[in-house]
Amino acid sequence: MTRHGRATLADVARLAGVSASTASLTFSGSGPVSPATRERVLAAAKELGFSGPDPLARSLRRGESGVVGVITNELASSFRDPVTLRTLDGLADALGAHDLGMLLIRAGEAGEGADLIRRAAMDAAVFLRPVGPRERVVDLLTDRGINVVLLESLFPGAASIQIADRTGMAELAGRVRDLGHTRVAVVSLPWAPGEPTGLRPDAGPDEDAFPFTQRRIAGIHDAGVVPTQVYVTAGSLVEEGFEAAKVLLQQDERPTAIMACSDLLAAGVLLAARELGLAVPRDLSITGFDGVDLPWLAPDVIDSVEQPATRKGQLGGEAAVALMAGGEPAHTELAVVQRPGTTLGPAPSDA
Amino acid sequence: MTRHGRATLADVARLAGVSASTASLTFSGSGPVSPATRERVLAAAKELGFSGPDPLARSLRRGESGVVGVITNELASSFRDPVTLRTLDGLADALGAHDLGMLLIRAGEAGEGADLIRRAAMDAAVFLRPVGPRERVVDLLTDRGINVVLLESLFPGAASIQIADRTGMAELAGRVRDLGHTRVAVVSLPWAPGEPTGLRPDAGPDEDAFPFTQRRIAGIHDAGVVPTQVYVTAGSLVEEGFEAAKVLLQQDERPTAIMACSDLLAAGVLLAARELGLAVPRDLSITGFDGVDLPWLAPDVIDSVEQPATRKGQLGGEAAVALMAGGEPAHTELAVVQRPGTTLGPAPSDA
DNA sequence: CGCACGCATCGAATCGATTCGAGACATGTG
DNA sequence: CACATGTCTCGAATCGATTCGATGCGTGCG
Repeated sequence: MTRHGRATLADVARLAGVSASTASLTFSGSGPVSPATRERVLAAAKELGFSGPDPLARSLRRGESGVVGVITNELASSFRDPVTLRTLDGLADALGAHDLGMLLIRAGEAGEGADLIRRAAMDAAVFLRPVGPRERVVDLLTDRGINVVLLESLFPGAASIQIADRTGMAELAGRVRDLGHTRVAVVSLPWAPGEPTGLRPDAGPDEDAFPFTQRRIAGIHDAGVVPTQVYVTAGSLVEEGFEAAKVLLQQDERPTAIMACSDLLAAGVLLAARELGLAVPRDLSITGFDGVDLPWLAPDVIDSVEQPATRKGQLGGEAAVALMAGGEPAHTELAVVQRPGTTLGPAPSDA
Repeated sequence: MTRHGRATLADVARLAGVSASTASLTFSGSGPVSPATRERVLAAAKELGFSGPDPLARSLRRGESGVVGVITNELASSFRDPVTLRTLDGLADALGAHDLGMLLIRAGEAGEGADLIRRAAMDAAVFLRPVGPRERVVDLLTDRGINVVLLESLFPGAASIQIADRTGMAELAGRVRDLGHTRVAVVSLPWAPGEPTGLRPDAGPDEDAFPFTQRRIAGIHDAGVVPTQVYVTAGSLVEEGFEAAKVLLQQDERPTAIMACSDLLAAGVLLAARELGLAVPRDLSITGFDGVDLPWLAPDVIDSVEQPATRKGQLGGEAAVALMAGGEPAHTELAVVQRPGTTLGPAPSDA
């Protein structure tokens, strides 16, 4: 179907009685063509049903595909997070402004789905998912001469966009501290590729951990808050927060505050608290991170830190474009803003 | 960067002392190459840092790009729907099995974002969003010789995967009817591109409407249930269902049952009912569609119809592959299953 | 021993455009 | 009128691979 019978630029040129070069100029607009000739070429194109130059041939000649790879995890889980979604939209905006397409690539931390990474045509790649410090996947791309942009991760040789989550978390933890909380538990994002979930005895600095997981916990320490417990989840999902809270809240000395590293996790914590009959924030304070709108939690609003997710995606796209234009990989950090809610209050006096 | 200095297959061949054809055979594996030669070529490739044949050149020669376009709306709104997400994952599975990449294309009903549709390299396109009967976008693709698969829509010349939503809805409406409900309102999916939202006086058959919107409402009629009112929303979102319910429930003769055309809409209706102090299902019965898991609605579970969303995506991918192999566009319909919940009960006796 | 056959390799054509430098022609200037 | 300038068009090389048919060579069979 696709192959047979489709007209080529050469066919059009022949019918219009001009050279292939002139026909090409007519379509690309990158050279002078007299109005009369242009008309003739366009008429010939219409007659042959020629719908523009073949993108593959054009790309080959130009040496660029006009496509940026967007690397994610399993889509259903990855995109369930509103933050990722907003980031993706921002990314699409920025890339769309340059007429660049997005090639969606699912590639896990263990190396699944690397086929496209190895073989697909792209001018740059943007990682929408965290990249572990030990992952080979970034090298796979740079070996191919493909520029890489990381969101919320770091890797030598790759550009990256981060948010100021450490200071944002520190400020938030400062509020928690100032309200008198002393038993503060943390519900963490995934620790590192392949690491188990659940309570983590030693949640100190760890070279192999995802940088943003590290940073958010480091922020808490920065405020002088030492978590009594850290529960590591498998991802930023409501269910995960729910499970974590069930564990953290059903013990003898339960925390007076739970700081979750994302709003979805915090939402899960809140649901668990409700189910256990705990009043929030009287019996338990809860904080999140991201600044996601969760109307269905009404009347509660999570005390959180707002991150510019859309902007992050946009900057990621612009960084990719800059690299393609020959720029050097750069690091960018975006500021965050505290978002007051209804789930953070003074520590219970009897605690 | 990308251009300069990268080794080509010809360079590798030269260094290995073989012809370009042999080098090509070594990488593609589609011809006999002696082990010794293979070794030599691979060694040369390693030495030059050659990471496999250029995908663009390969594609041009082969006449296929290995990419399938996936057309959606605005991503953040499109992917907020869990059904779409599961469909996307199924699609990714099927395409991944054939080593095909997914080019994500945002293209609205009004024709925005058509650049990529017109210019991007792809072997087929799958519409993840509904396609209105009057949209030109499908023609844009078929004119380019690109095969099109529609999910939940119909268009001449395009393959399509549908679910048996009409009969599924009819069965569900049958249950509502048998429980004695006589005042049944409907919260509908978007009507047609550009159509206003809100109460729709005449919600009868309409050529310009989205087919699946039509089908679900037709299903209700099939069961002998005549909706007292139809509220058209802007999309399958919780907020939209909430708004719709606020309107439907704050009138003198309020419905005893609201049939929403998606679970997210139904969730919004349920939240609105709770806020208005209505007991569900004692005062109001609610039904949905899709079979989405909404744990945060606990303890309620929407009475709904389960659709095989993942399977739908898989079949969409397989249909695309079949078309690329020269197959004829076909229509497929998938069965659905009733999912009992807690939100459907007998009509109030005083009604 | 001669012939046919199979395996490994190579040459050359091809996929469909873009682009650079050169040529043809018309116009404007001294 | 000669010459410089500018506008439009063309030819040919190129992007980087794939693939078909041909060739050379060693082996098994009659």
